Formats: sequence, structure tokens, C-alpha cells
Amino acid sequence: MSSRLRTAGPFPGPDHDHAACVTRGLDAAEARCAEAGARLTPLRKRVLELLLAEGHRAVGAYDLLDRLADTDDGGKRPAPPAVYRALDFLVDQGLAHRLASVNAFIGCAWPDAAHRPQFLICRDCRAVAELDGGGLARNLDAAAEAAGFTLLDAVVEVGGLCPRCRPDETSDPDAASA
Amino acid sequence: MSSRLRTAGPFPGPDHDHAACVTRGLDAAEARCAEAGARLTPLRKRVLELLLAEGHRAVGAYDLLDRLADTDDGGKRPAPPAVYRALDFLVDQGLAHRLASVNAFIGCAWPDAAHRPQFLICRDCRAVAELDGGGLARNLDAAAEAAGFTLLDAVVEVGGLCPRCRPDETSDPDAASA
DNA sequence: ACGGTGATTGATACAATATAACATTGCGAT
DNA sequence: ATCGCAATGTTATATTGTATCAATCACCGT
Ligand SMILES: [Zn+2]
Ligand SMILES: [Zn+2]
Ligand SMILES: [Zn+2]
Ligand SMILES: [Zn+2]
Repeated sequence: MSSRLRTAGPFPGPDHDHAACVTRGLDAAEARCAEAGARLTPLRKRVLELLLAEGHRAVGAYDLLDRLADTDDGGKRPAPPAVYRALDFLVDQGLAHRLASVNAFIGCAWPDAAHRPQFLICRDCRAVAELDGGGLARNLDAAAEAAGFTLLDAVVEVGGLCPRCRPDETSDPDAASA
Repeated sequence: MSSRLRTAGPFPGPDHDHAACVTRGLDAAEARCAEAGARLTPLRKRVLELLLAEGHRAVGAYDLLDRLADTDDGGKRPAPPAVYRALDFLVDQGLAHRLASVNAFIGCAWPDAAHRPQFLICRDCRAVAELDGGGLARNLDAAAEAAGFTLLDAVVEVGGLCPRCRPDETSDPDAASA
């Protein structure tokens, strides 16, 4: 029975209301930037939009450049620094995350709250589940403290196979819970 | 006085017997490869040696190429694939680790036992402390299981400032838990 | 020893990711 | 208007990592 609930888990199914995810992310971005006195410029917003539009999958910086060209009138593709600077901004604001283990980025799934994210990243399809790493983060804090180490960033990324890509899918391929 | 105990922590001080670390790593490599039926060829051994010689600091693949040239008679620098293949081998055998967050590698500090490593990585000096991530790893296992995710690799890397690089070095670093 | 076989290394070229450096633009404050 | 500053554009380059195929080496059975 639990298998039918799969879409309720950290990996949203293809049927979930993803437009709501995008809207929520963009709204949160506006709010957070207003609060922080930062400027969510058109370029930055468009990059965030593209990240979110990817649907909980990791996106590379150069893929973003291609998409920017596609969605731009005239198809002008910006140069790499443009997108990297936008990504830096979004990551700084906590609106996107960098996935170091795959050299890619993802729009934040929980942009409202401060959080210490950790990620499950599918090797096959690049699907990403963003979990809250509360307990684990405290564990890391303690380890760093014990080592006399000043923690600045924690990278917790688990590579593997998501529910839809792992082979023992056979008995129940209807993951869509439909 | 307590500051003198700092070297006992996960970050070994410059005064520790590092030659023993190197010897231990190389011996463990021989043993493990013999047991696994793998071949610790001269190139692989030399790469491991260079990794270990770095003294618990992260080393980039191209730095290794430079060092290979330096330590080679005639100064012949191998091509990138040579060192990447050696690194792949060492990582597969658990004799070295890849540090995804800094695109670098490090010789394993505990090459004898199977382990689920996690790392503290200094942004200033690239010093690396390798911790055993036992409890944290079980935490990740549980999270992956709950998400219907097949875990293949866990990347746990904490960036920050090591005891010797952090600024508040002066007053009283009680970290040593004297 | 001999030749077959697969693993390892060499060598060339290239792909993918990311940044340095400087010019230009937009926009509000003086 | 113009100064100052943040953001973006532009060009070039740095850094990290692979694909591909040729040559060589270790090992095994004969
Ligand atoms: Zn969604
Ligand atoms: Zn998948
Ligand atoms: Zn040592
Ligand atoms: Zn340091």
C-alpha cells in the first residue's frame, strides 16, 4: 500500500500541481528580495523562472543559457557570466541551490523558510528531492564545533535512483497513483 | 595551553608524524588491492603517494599532473586521462575520496576500515578533516528509504574555516575540551 | 618460450564548467 | 547634469573532465 503513496513523498509525481510550485517560488522570491533590500531584476527573475520550470530537476548553467536563448525574442543567448551572476544572486538569497555533486542548480522547493537543505539526486533522470536536514544539520554543527571548525556551508547530496527510475518498479509502475 | 591539544582533533597539526600517515596509507593500499585482486600499478601508487604527501589537504587533478611531472625523471607530464583514471581506480577501491564541493581529491585517512566518510574542508587552506559519518549515514539511509530512493553515493562536505585559519584563534579556543 | 586476451597506459583532441577583466547601461542622489 | 553604484554586456580565458583510438603490459593456458 505504501507504494501508492509515493507521490506524496519528497519526489513529487508528474501529476502534481507544478504551476503552483513555480508561482510559489516566484512570489517568495519577490517577498524575500523586498525584505532584504535586494533587487529581483528581470534577468534574475527569468533565471529563477527557468529553474523552477524545470520541475524539480537539476539544471546546468549552460542549459539555462540555451533556454534563455529560446525564450528570448530574437534568440539572443547571453554570455556565461550573465547566468552565473544571476545564479550567484539566487543562491545567496536562498532562492536556488547549487548541487556540487552534479555541477548544476535547482530552484528552492521551500523558499519561504530558512532551512538547511539536503538533496536526493537521481543519477538517471536528474530528479531532485529537497529535504529538510534539521537533525542531520545539528549533527554536522556538533562535529564541526568539536573539531574547532567554523562551519560556513554544508553540502549534503545523496546520489542514487529515484522511485521512478529504480528497477524494482515492475510490480507497480503506476506511480502516478491515478 | 589548551590550544596545544588542538592537534589531537580531526585536523592533525603540522607537527604530527605524517610520514606514518603516508606509510600507513600505502601499506593499506597494497593490502586492500591484494585482497580485492586489483593491481596497484606504479602510476596508481605514485598518484596515491602524491595525494597522501599533500598532508591532509585537497589536491586538484591538474596539480597532481604537475607534481607527477616534477617527480618524474625527465619531467614528462602525463596527459589528463592518466591521472583521472588512476584517481577513479583509487576512489573505487576506497583509497582516495573525491571532494565534489571543491573539485578535488584526497587520500583516505582511514584506509583500513569500510566507512562512510564526511569531510570538513577549509576554504582558506584546503585542509581536510575526514570524519566517520556513521550516525549521519544511517540518517541518510533512512531518509532515502522513506523517499523510495536507492542510495548509491552520499556526499557530505562541510565548508568553513579550520582551527588554524579561523580568526578568533587568539583568545581561547576551548574546542580541545581539555 | 609463445601467442592470445584483457587491463592498463599513452596520446590527441575535445567537451563542459566557470571566471577574469573591462566596457556599457540604467537609475537614483547630489 | 553628473556622480556613484549596481547590474549587465562583451570578450577572452581558465579550470575541470572525457571520448577515442593506438600502443603496451601482465597474465594465462598451451
Ligand atoms: Zn512542483
Ligand atoms: Zn530518476
Ligand atoms: Zn598525516
Ligand atoms: Zn585552514
